[in-house]
Amino acid sequence: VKRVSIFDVAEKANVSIATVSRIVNNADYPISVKLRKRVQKVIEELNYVPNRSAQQLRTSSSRAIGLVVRDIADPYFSQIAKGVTETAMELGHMALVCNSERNARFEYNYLDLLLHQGVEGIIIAGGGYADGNSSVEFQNKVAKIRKQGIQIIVLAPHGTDIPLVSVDNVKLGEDVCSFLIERGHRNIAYIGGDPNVLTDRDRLRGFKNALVNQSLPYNEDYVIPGSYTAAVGYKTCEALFSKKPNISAIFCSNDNIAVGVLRFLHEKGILVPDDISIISIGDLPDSDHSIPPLTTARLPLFELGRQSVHIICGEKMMQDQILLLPYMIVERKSVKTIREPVHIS
Amino acid sequence: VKRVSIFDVAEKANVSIATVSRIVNNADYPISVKLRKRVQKVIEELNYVPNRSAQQLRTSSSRAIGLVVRDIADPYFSQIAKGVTETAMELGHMALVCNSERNARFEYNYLDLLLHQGVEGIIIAGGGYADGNSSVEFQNKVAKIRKQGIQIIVLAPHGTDIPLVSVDNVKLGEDVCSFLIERGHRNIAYIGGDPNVLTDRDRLRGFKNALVNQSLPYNEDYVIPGSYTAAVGYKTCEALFSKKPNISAIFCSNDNIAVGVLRFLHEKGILVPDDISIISIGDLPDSDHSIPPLTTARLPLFELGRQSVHIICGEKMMQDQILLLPYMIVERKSVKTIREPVHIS
DNA sequence: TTGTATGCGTTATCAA
DNA sequence: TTGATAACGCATACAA
Repeated sequence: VKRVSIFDVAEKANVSIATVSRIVNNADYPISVKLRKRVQKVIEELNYVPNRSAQQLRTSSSRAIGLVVRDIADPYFSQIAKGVTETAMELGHMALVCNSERNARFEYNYLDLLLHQGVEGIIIAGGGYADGNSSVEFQNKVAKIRKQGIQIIVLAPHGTDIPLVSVDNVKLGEDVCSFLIERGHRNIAYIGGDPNVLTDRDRLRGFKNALVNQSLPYNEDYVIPGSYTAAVGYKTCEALFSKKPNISAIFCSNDNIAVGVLRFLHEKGILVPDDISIISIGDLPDSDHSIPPLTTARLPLFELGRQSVHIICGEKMMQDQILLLPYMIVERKSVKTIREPVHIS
Repeated sequence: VKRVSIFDVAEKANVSIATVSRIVNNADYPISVKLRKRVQKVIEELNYVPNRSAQQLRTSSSRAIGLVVRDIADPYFSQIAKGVTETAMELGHMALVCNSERNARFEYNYLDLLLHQGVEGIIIAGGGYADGNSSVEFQNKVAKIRKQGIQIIVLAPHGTDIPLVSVDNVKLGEDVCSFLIERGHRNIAYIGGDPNVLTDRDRLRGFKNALVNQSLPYNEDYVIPGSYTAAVGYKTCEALFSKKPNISAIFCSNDNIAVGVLRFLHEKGILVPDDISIISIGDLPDSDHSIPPLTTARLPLFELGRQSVHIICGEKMMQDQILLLPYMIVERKSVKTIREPVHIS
């Protein structure tokens, strides 16, 4: 099955390939109407489709951008992927999506792969790890890629000067915690994600800040790390309750965790929000359908992806290598307002 | 920023480009060890990465495959995407993912785009529509693409002879309904997805089959179409209950719908499974964390994506243009076994 | 308004 | 073992 090339079209239409090229590319070149018609007809008949590789080679523009996510099946990342893929298409680009399976090693490999594909930019959705070892390797790789003139944007902090499009996670943690405090909660537990991921550290820092700002007790016993899944959220909540905590609310570091927490509490017959209030971060697509509907901070996930693509495609400039997008707390039914603050026994 | 080419390497290493090419491609070509070492060192130093476009042009193999999904943020599709992207990488290919936003028009456009990208195959995740109009246009486009020698695989029926990797939806509908019947349920409602999508028609047909096979009543009043989202599932359930139905169970055509149904019932104080049993199809990642955990048929979503990629990459043959994968019903807590069958009033 | 010819970076064929 | 060179399909500078 030999593919039809621009020569075939030119021959059959009795014109030069230059003319054909001008016509398919809609170049603002003066071409007589009837010639254009004739050539277009031949293109139709022959089912001619320009060869992308040749075009790319000639123009050295791949019109492709890479996206590296940790787990495309996690709504957090799939929401980002949606923003990236849709916007890329809109701007005439293709998105190559890579799933690292939360494996740092794979993430590096994908970076090389993407580089080899000649993408014009790479968006890395996952946040950086705190352990210095992997982060050095990561930074070297990134530096090397950027030196080749291809852009890299991260969607969560990596502790370096890589261009960042994200949300202020420290402030976010603070705001979410303050939301609880304002509603009368004084004894609040924190169920976190991977404590080794910078994003989670920031959120926890914010949580702590809000507490000390209000001179409220920060009880380390009630701060439990875990990971960003419902299954672990369930387990972590179990661990928390094994301590018989004196709390009126739990701050979950993301919605997945909250889902697990909600299930645990339900099974134990603990009512939300009557007995315990739950708040989290994310506002994933199904979070308004949980039982009860979750009060959570809506992350601009789609927009994060969208803006990054705009930047890579040169439609938007970035100042100071950093762009922080706004978020908002969506109040639903999982947080109760307490009139009389509960005191530690 | 000029990219370094094979010439730069050849020059600096004092060899011909042919030699460099052989070395980077690991061709089983006899090359003296020290020469290979020297060249590899230069490659390192120069950060040389072969130009994909040139390689593709020369070898006319894009090593790219396209994936068209309706909504990458829907766990159904993101699960498939996971199977596709991971497997593609494994087999040395890139996955180009396109999000059609459930718009048939966009779906066609993406097909063209993918064709233009020179992909080696296209996987279309969404099922076909029953309305003849769009389906004719779709079939023409597909035929045209296949004529160019590029493979297309659909992951849900389209009512035509396009290679299909899927699940037997009629049998699935039957099995799920039978599961309920075996547990004593006699009056069962069906809350469907888009009735215009072939997949949903098949499931409904299976539902009906199971009922008539057991000489049970098929009550059209209790069969309500909707769409594959939690929000619509909620609404549809509301519509169902406005009829004060005499039922002991609801068959939801997918997990998203079930999530909405669960929330509606919870709000109305109707207990699951004590008052009403719920079963559905999908077993999406969070379905074991719903309240109560959902009894549902596990679709081999990841595997659907995985197998399709294997076929496209020529690692696996397909017989009769159709490959049906197994599923299984995962029993959790949303279905109650009724000892004494309920009778219609 | 149209055509000719060059080069993009590779791989692969042939020659040395 | 290694090197020279043609061809892949296209866009474009230049010529007509």
